[in-house]
Amino acid sequence: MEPTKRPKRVTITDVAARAGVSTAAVSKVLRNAYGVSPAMQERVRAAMAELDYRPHAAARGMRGRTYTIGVLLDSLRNTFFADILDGVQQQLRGSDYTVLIGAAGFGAAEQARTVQSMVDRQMDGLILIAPGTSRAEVLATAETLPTVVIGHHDTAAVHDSVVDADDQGAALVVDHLAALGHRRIALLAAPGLKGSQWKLTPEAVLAKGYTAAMKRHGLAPQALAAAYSEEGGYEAGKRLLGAADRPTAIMAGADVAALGVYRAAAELGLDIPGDLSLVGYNDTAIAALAPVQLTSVDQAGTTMGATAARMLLERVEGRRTRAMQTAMTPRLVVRSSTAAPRTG
Amino acid sequence: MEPTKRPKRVTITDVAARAGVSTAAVSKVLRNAYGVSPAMQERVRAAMAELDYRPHAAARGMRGRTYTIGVLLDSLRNTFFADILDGVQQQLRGSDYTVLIGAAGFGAAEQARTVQSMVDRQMDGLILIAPGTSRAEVLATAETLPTVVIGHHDTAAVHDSVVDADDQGAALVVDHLAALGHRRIALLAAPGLKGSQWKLTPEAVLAKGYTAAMKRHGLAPQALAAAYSEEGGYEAGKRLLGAADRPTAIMAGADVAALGVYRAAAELGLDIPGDLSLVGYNDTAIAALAPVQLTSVDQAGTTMGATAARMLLERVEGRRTRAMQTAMTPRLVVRSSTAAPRTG
DNA sequence: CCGACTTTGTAGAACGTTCTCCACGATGGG
DNA sequence: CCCATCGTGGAGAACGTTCTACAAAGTCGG
Repeated sequence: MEPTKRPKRVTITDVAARAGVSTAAVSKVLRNAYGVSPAMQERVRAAMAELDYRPHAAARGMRGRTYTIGVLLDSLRNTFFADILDGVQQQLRGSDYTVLIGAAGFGAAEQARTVQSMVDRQMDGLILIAPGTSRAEVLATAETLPTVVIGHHDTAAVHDSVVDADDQGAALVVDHLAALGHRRIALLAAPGLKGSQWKLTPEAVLAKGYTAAMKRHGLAPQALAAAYSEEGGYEAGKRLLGAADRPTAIMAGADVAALGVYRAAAELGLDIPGDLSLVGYNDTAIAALAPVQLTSVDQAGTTMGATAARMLLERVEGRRTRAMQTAMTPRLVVRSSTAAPRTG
Repeated sequence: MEPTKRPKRVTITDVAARAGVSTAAVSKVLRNAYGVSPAMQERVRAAMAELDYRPHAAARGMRGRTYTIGVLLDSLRNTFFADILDGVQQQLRGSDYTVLIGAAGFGAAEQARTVQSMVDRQMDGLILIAPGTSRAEVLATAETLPTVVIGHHDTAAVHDSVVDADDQGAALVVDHLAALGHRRIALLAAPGLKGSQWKLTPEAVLAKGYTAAMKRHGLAPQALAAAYSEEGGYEAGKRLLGAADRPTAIMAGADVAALGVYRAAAELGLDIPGDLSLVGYNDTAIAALAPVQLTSVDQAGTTMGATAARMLLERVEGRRTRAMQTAMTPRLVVRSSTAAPRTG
């Protein structure tokens, strides 16, 4: 049935024979474990080079490490994840670890399935970017292997966390818009995950910060749920901007949603930033594009990714056992999608 | 050293004991192989459900399949890949296969390393999206496991291919621009991969189609190399638009590069489409965004991905042994970045 | 020069599957 | 009835590593 006549792999046994040592010795060299003389080291390494030996990851997975890090994300379309990934890769460059990405979509079930399959493949550690699976499932996973959660502010003794101070980010935006003279500032944030038990999702923290900042300015908060996609932003934008008392400024929890609002505004003949100021979040590459020029909040995605990878390695290699949290400080990037409202 | 006290996994042996059969029998049920009575099927399935058994992928990899498909791509930033991935996932939904993505960056060495690590992990099949590794390396990989190459038009007996008819795509663009009255139409395409032995990269085919179409219209072709990134497009755009005899229309081989040209034009005070018509390629989601509205060429990425996945599965499951090529027909999507040149 | 300890290397049992035989009983043609 | 055939199930050897013992040889203090 299987048509491929695979040429036999070079195994640790071949290397051992070539170097005239035992397989155990080769294994030690491979893992640079204790108990090998420099002389033997060299002989074995030479043999490996000559035979072009490559360790068989699946076989390794049966006993020890697979030297694989799994990253879970929902969709490749959110380019913020590319920033995070860059950081992860950068941190892992030069190490023996390979990063494999699972793009699981937005469904909780699909995400759980993907995480499970990473566990089944004996990955050494996981980075979960704003996972949509239930908190209980994540905790169970983290119990079995080192895990870093990016995004959710809920902490746990069993996994590490890397977050952005989203409440500060929201405050930066509200302050900026209020300073420009806006009074009716609306927020578009992702709907909560039903029954997922996460209390402090990025969007929840963002909303909290937004509400607090609005109150501080003596303004009435107006929040609306919107999926973090172009379509989600469009629909929410249509609703907000079609109403009688429409806001003069809208802040979205993701750049891509902000661009959906842009489309809604364009359809209604509203000029940006003349009739409507628009702010995104994440400062993805799209926000900086020449025709876009969207004011946004920089979350330092690359740094987040690098930090997550560093923390994960500490755990994988057993250099740390206590859980740890890291928070990034956001930064406002003002571009030409925000201005003073027309009716000062 | 390793602090985690992992709760022991449920293995095939546990299931066998529970069902009162041999491990061999359980294995057969698992792979729904020949030689099991419906009665035993059911008993075993019940036992698996009761124990919440999950097959250990690493162990499977030692003998048979891992039920894992690897996808190689260079960067998550190119959202065209998200389209392809959607197609792949969609096709594989419901099957037992998991998709894992390797984002290897643009370096040939890094890409080769990533492909190797996929092979080492005993993946069942690979989808390589416009690989930057040498043709020889890809052929060697394809010799060991089923492989589908997306993008490059070079065919081989050893791997399948899915391509877009890029020459037709180029012709569509040139025809469109020529019909609008443009005479000086420049092409920005990725530089060739040095020493990679690929003769028919997407950009090469695109360039060929462009040149042929220009000649057909009696126009002088003008092609310039540009990396498929915002920065690459910007630099090439600066060069082209700063010259005395600047083109009135520019076609880029990727949307993201077109947006770099956009920035260059904006800096030079050129209006789009008034002073310059701009066309991208791939029709990524970015091109359709309200503030962008870039004319582009739709390559049906989702269909490409689905096709690639389907072809790969045929190979993995041994239903086909002969190599196969599939070509998609491109479609022009006209938006507001193209118009007649000012000086008719 | 003796025991204790360290260093270096090896033997061989796991790990959780798959898969190739092989055994057994039932069937059926001659 | 006997012998081939078929359908169902099991024993047990791989697969390529890691890792726990342990052996052998060397070192050192008394």
